[in-house]
Amino acid sequence: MSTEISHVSCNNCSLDKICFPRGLSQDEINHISQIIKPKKTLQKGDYIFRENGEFKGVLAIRSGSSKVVTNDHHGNEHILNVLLPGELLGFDGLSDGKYHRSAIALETLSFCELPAQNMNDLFKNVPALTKELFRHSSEKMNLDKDFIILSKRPAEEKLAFFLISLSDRLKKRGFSASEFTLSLTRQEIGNHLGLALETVSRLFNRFQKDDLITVNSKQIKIKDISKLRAVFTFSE
Amino acid sequence: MSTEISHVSCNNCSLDKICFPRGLSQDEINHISQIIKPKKTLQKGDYIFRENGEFKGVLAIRSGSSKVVTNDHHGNEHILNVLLPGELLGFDGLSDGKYHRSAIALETLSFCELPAQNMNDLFKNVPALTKELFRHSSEKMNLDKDFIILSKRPAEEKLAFFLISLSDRLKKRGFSASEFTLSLTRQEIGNHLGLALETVSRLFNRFQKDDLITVNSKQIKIKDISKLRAVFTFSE
DNA sequence: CGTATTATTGACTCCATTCAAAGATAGTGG
DNA sequence: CCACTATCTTTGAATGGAGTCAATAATACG
Repeated sequence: MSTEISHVSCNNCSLDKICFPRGLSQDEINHISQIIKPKKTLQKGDYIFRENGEFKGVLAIRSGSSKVVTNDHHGNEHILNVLLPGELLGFDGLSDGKYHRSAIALETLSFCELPAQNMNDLFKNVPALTKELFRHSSEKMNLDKDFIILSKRPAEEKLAFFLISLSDRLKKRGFSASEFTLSLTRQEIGNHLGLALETVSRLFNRFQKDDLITVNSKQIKIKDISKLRAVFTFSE
Repeated sequence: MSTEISHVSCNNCSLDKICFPRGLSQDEINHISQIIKPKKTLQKGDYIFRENGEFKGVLAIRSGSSKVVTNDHHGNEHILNVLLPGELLGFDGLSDGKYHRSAIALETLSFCELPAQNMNDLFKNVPALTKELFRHSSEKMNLDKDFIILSKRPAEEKLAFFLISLSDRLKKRGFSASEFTLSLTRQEIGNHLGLALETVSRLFNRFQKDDLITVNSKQIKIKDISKLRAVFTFSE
């Protein structure tokens, strides 16, 4: 009893349908709950893990959000992803025992850890988890695929996609789909999408004029989500 | 004895260091050799699998090369990848039981298959394979990462990277690193890199004038690989 | 051998970047 | 709590890299 309290229990976590426990039986959830490390809390700007740092395990955001970044050989930072509660990160470390990206808290953040040293045991004893981890990993590849396609599209589609993606994912987590606060600067959004920060600013303006959204610095309100969605769905 | 002959044996396959058997013990290789399906041979243009088609398993190119493509919602084809012998494909199907890309032979091609229906058994009985599959999967993510970074770089870097990547991978497989035949048209190279076919043509020309390569239609000869590598390594 | 596909080359256009300067916001210390 | 400073955002003007259009040339294919 008392030992259980010191652990995060996936059982009473609201993210159980999307996070580690997804697709597992009750027994299996109990099993991994014993292994998943208690959440840690970080402040804005803190690193969850660092590129080239030792692979400690696969992680899950519990609250807050994170940016996943990498440095190219010119020293430029590239924001590869923004992660919301329930989303997993660190799969890239399974290749050779070190992380290939850094993950940085965008605001106060807590997370859970499936430690690397228990991984082999879990593969053996919780086969459903293996399957689910492959599923998560495969889903990530499919998101990257969409992002690669997006990289060839014009600026307005990139930004529309970014907003819609955030909206959809926030909704799935019980947040408002139409009103949210960006935790990235224009600079960071531009970096992520392969745009200049000025282009991001101009597009926010245009979207606002076209009555798609309302922008108040980092506060975004989506006024017409189907029209916004149409920006990247129906443009030539 | 006679049953073994009908199987592909990974034991006498020259790709054993990079393909499915990588990182496995002799026993484990024998085990998976019994399960991996005999290679099939396809002709140029044939599909290895189709987007949205049922996930049959993870595959490995045995000989020849393949392009991996996907269609966006405008019906445009995007070439995501070119695969060489020993490279695995189909991981994207682990997410929900169907492939999310198509794979098409670029010339006469043969391949091996790790069937989906044996996957769960293998996860249980050949734990090292699970680990290796995660490793492959993670490596693919890291390649996608590089490609996403590349997508923000200028045209000359994209093309230089494409040639260097091919050269490196061909070398690893025992082919010439400096002379090879492109199995893609200018159109297809452009599609893959997010460039117009005319841009690809012009750049081949420029690289040739700069004495980096020699181009004869699809025949490429790299004259100065370090200078070519410098195009994407040292450009601002 | 003739036809279709693929590649080259030039001229023009345009989307997004860069440069620049001013304005807004947030964070910090007195 | 306000002043000061750093960071972030907006907006305009000019530039440029790569795309599009178009016409010709080369190659592959039936």
